[in-house]
Amino acid sequence: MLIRSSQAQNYAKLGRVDLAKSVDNSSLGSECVVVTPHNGRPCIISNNDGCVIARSNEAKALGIAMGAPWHLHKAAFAKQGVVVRSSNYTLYGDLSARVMTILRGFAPDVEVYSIDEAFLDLAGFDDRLHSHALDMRRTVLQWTGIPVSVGIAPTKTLAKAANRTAKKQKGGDGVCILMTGPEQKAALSALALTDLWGVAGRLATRLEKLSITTPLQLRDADPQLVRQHLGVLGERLVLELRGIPCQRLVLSQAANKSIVASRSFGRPVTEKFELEQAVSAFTERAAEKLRRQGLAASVLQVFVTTNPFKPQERQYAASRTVTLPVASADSTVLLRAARVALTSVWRDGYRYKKAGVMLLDLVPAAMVQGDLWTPADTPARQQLMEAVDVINRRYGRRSVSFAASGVKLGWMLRSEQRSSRFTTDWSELLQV
DNA sequence: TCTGGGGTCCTAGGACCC
DNA sequence: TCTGGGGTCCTAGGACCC
Repeated sequence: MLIRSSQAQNYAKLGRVDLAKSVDNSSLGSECVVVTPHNGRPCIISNNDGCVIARSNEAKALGIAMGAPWHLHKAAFAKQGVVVRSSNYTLYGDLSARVMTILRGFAPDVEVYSIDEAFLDLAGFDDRLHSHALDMRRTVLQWTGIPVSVGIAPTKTLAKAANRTAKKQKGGDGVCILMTGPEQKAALSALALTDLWGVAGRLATRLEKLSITTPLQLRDADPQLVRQHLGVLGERLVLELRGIPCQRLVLSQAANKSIVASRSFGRPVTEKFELEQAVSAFTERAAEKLRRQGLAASVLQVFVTTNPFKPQERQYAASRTVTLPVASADSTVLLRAARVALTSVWRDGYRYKKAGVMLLDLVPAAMVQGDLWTPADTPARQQLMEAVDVINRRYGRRSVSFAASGVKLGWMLRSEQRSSRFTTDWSELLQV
C-alpha cells in the first residue's frame, strides 16, 4: 500500500483492528503496513538505530526479522538496497486517530488498545458480522488509504487469533470470524503457542514442561494446573481460548500510571558526569510529558544497567527510588531528586549501557496544594517539617508519611494507616 | 530444647505487550 | 563499536505490626 503524501517519507505500521463483541462475544482485527514511495524497494523502520521495529512486505521477503539488531545487519541492508527510516510516532499517532474516529462510526463501544489496534463491541450485529466487517474495512481504506484486517470471536484472545488468521490468509478478504467451535479449532490448530496473545518465549518454555506445546492443548488443559504453574494469567488464557471472556472492553482512557524516559547509549558511559548529564536530560523529558498530561509525580526512580549482551564484562544493574515530600511536576524538584537517586546507584568502574528515569505514583497536578508544591523553602514548608519532627519524636521515626492515593494527596500517621486518614488540610498536621 | 500466625505494605524482578 | 523505548500487571519475599 502506498501513501503518496509528501510528509510520509517513511512508512507507518498501523492498524490491526481487533473488534470484540464483549457480551456474547465477537471480535475483529486488522493490520496494515503503509509504505511510502520506495517503489517496491524493501523498507524498514528502526528505533534509535537499535532494532528493526517495522518491515515492509519486501523487507519481510528478504528474511529481515522483527527486532533484528541494526548494527549486525547494516552492511547487508545496504547491499540489498533496503531503505531505512527512523520511527515517527507523531505521524503514526495522527493516522491512528483518524482510523479510530472512523471505527467509532461502526460500533458504539470502541476500546483503543494501542496505536494500531482497537477492540469493538459488535453485540447486535450477529446476523451480519461479515458484511459489517467488510464495510468497515472498505471505509477505513477509502478514507485513510490504510488496509486493515478484522478478526471476530467471543473473547479478546480468540479475536487476536482471528485477526492473525485474517492477516495471513492468502487471497482472503481480510476478515476472519471465529464464532463456532469448529472454526476456532481450525484456526487454533494452525497457530503456534507463541502466536497467542500473552504467550512469549518464557511462558511457552514453561508450558512445554507441562507437555503443552500447541494452542489447542492449552485450551484443553486443566485450568487449575495451568494456574498453579503460570499464575492467574495462565488460567485466564485457558478460559479465553474456550470462549469464556475474562477481559472486558476498557472504554475509558485511564491516566498513565508511570512515565519513562530512557535511552541506550551509542557507546559505553564510564564517567559519572556523563551519566549525570544523560539522567538530567531524561528527567527533563519525563517532566515535560508529565506536565503535558496535567500530572504530578510522587516518586522518581533512576535506573542504570551495563550491557547484558556482553556477559564477559562485569554486569551491574540498579535502580533507586526517591519519594518526594509532595507530588511535583516541577523540573527543579525532579532534577534534584534524580541527582540524589543517581548518586546512590552510581558505582565506579562499570561500562554503563543504558539509563533512564521513571516517574511513578502520578496524581492530577491540580490536586497538589499551594505552597507545599513549590520547591523553595517557604515558611509553610518549614512549619510542616517542624511538625513532622514533633510527630516523629512522639510516635517514632517515620511515623508520618506523605502519600498520594487516588485523587487525594495528603499525609497519614503510620499507626492510622488502616483508617486511611488522608487530608489536604496541612494545618491539621501542626495540631497533632 | 522448644521460637506463632496472619495481615499489609513495600520493593525488586519477571513476564508480557505494542 | 555497534542489540529500542514505553508501558502494564503479577508475584515472591522481607519488614513490620498485632
